[in-house]
Amino acid sequence: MARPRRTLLTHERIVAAATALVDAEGLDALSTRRLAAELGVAGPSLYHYFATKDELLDAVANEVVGAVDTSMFASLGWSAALRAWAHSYRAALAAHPNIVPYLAQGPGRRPASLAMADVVYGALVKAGWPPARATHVGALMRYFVAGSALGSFARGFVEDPELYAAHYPHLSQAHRLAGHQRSVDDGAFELGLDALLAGLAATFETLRAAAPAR
Amino acid sequence: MARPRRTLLTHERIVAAATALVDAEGLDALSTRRLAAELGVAGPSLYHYFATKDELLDAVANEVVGAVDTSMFASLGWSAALRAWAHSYRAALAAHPNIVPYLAQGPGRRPASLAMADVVYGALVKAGWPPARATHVGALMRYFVAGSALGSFARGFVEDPELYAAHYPHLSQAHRLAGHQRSVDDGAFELGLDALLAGLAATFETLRAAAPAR
DNA sequence: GCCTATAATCTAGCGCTGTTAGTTTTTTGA
DNA sequence: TCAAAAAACTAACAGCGCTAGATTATAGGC
Repeated sequence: MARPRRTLLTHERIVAAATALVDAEGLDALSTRRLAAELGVAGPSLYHYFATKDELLDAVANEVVGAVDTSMFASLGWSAALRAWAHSYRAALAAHPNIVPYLAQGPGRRPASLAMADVVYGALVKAGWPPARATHVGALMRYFVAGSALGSFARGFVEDPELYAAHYPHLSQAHRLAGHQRSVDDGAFELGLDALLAGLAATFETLRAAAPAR
Repeated sequence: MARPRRTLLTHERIVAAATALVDAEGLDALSTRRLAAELGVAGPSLYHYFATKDELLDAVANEVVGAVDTSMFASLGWSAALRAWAHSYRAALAAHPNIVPYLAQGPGRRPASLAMADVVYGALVKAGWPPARATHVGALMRYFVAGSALGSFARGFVEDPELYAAHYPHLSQAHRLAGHQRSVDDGAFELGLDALLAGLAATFETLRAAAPAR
């Protein structure tokens, strides 16, 4: 049982199995031995394909980010494109919530993150945003989307009303949040996105008025 | 060397040492044995004060969130209060960036998070926001602040221009970001906060016009 | 058609981790 | 004064990421 007649592993198979395991049981469940077992293989065999566990996690994160659609920047105005992109971005993260904490710690050197940043930045500059401001807009959108995908706001609340009544005078209805987690998170995201884009549109107009056209 | 004449540990001392260790060397450096050594004690002694490592981390996170100032909600209008609170909130997280990934995964049952949510929600409702919307506003602010504190946007970029020129046409100047990490992150936060608050003010007016006063 | 080099897996094992069990000694309270 | 509780200890377990070295199948050159 040393070298098999047909190769047992590929990068793709490992990344797919790792993604499935993290999705199903969380980041902590992903150990090299456990993942290897899932693939019908001994633990250290994975090191033939990835130098470290982090490198493997980066590959998983890269695939997740790679699923974000950025094609709208070619056809829509910057504001509409930003809105559609934010939705796609959030959906991609929400599809794999358990790797978000890992992924969100920095765009890192992940090619998919860099490619995304490139498209967004390029489109904003082309639309007339000053380069420095375009960088800020890209960053702030990432803050908002990553923050919203990171942890449900509503999830923290527990169904026991007694717990809140005593110490938190205004949170008397908070136990209801536990049952509406999804709609609270969605509503907050939509409200925030609307506000953000409306505010950016106003900023953009001010900028254009101050230093018109090119 | 069994029970000492004077108690060696307290909750406070442990939390303080854990915070210092995480701040100085990162989340991964915090192991029970390492922390215990720092306190001049054997590893398992910590379990007299905290049932699990997560409980200890929650205590650290709770202290960090407890440092956020919410007093402005008593004196300022909702918009100005939200702005000042966001700054305090971000500063509190930025002071301990290494626990942010842990902290951000949900408000959890941490008393400090619940107290903060209580004040914000109460102030917004009192200012005239409909309760459901007030919840959304609190959530979206958390998304933005946590997202901005989670990982520097600029940190991911590397100082080697060659790396970008080839594959990312618009990122040719991206290597400059590495040198201006702080100002990029600050600029993005301020721009986003301005946009968010301007947008929310417009939403608020619309809401008041539709269902005026009370 | 063999022989060598390389590729893909294995087993064994290191030092670390969070945590439990059970022991020891000191202090506290009746 | 004696028992109970408190606060530390040591020893140990299973699992972790990862390395080293052995093993065996395939591929390429003559």
